[in-house]
Amino acid sequence: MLKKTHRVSLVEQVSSQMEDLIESGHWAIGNRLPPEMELMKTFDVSRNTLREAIQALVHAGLLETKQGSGTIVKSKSALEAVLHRQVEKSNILKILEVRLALEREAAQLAAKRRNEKDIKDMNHFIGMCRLAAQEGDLELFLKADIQFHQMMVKAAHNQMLFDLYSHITDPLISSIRNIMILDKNFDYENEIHTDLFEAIKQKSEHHAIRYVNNYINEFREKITLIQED
Amino acid sequence: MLKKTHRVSLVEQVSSQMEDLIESGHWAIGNRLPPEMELMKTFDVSRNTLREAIQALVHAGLLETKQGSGTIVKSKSALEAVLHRQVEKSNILKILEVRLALEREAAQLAAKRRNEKDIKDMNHFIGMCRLAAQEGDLELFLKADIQFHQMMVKAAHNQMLFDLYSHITDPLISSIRNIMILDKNFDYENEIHTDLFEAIKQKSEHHAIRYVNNYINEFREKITLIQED
DNA sequence: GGTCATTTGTTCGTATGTATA
DNA sequence: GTATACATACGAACAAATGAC
Repeated sequence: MLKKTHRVSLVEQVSSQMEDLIESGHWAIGNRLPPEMELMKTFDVSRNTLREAIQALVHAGLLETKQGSGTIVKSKSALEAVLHRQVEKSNILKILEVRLALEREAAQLAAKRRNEKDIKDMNHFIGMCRLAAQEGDLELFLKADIQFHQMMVKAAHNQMLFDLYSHITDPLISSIRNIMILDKNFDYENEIHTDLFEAIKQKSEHHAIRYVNNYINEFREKITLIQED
Repeated sequence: MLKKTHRVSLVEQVSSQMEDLIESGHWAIGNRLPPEMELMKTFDVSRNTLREAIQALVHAGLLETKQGSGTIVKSKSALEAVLHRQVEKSNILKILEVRLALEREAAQLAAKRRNEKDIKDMNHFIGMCRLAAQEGDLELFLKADIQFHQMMVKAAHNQMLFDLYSHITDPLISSIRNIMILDKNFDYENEIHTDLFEAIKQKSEHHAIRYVNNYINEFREKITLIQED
């Protein structure tokens, strides 16, 4: 008899429905939402209620409204939006430290849990790295390198680790690019993580950790050198 | 001529002001906000505008409204709220993995950056651990142990690392307690991280990492043993 | 148990600013 | 420049839940 669901406010009902539409990709990032008049009919609520729901998602970072233009989808999840803001107001080097922390753990877990599909995916991006290295295409190399790391974290089979890593990495990409470009001694061959890949493939946690530790320390030195400029 | 920054909506202005009041502790967690009529006068906006601002913070997880009763502060920051939700819908063991990832990085950074106050704080909780061990007080021991780890992460001097660690640890405490209680071979002396503390005190990154790796592996074994029950 | 003031929930109406065609 | 569509903001009214007396 007592319906607890009835005690959820209309605004909450509408905003969580909209959140689902965004998270499911039905309203994709960059797309414009239908006008308010239409949404009022869709959700069967008044203008103010609808607006409160929209504003809630705007504040959460999922939507962005522009007066006279419309409402567009800006971000896919609350976690992504929150971390994006957090990254923006923090020191880039400190964020990189967090990213490396997650990466190190991921390498160990990946060596333990990777399946055949993980190996295939990682191998694909290693190949792209090699191709980019041969052609000296830095942009392509960075793109493939980042996706390789992404796949490695995915191979750790820990959703939260993957979410945190992804949402921290995205807003860092331009910074990583700058670090790489400013590196005078940039050596493509040395940057291809073939050994790390092999260690994970052979399920050798020990070698994976050792390799990722070396890689991280090199990266740290690179950062501090650039910071001193 | 026209300042583009001036085009921040009233709702945004009000909600960010309220967010500041919450984050600064002026509106503490659990406290009730002044009624809408009062807040309307405080911020000098209409009811609809105020309510949109409140709903935004409700959706972000900072506030909770109850019809007929009032609005209370539920969480201190958006990051805390979103991580809390994330932790709730995830596997506890997977969350522990993320926590350990952050802890490992923190140990290394703490050995590099700790100052005298950090040492003092950590020493205080190490002392509490010893006291609790002597008296066989498991509750006190866990409390002190968690605070010791918290201080170690703080000594890493990376705000985002600390925030992530804290907000992940809080909802995990009861789980950690259960793990410890279920451990038949629980040995107080062995659980006091004196060696880790000494390594950080001596600024020996190498020893700090080695110790924390051992500690983490032991903790992992403990978890898998219990999981098999 | 009931009444009543308080507080939030929901809706409607109106006016004005702003971007796009 | 005008018309249109949309966003912003305010005010007023009633409904529903809560808590105190």
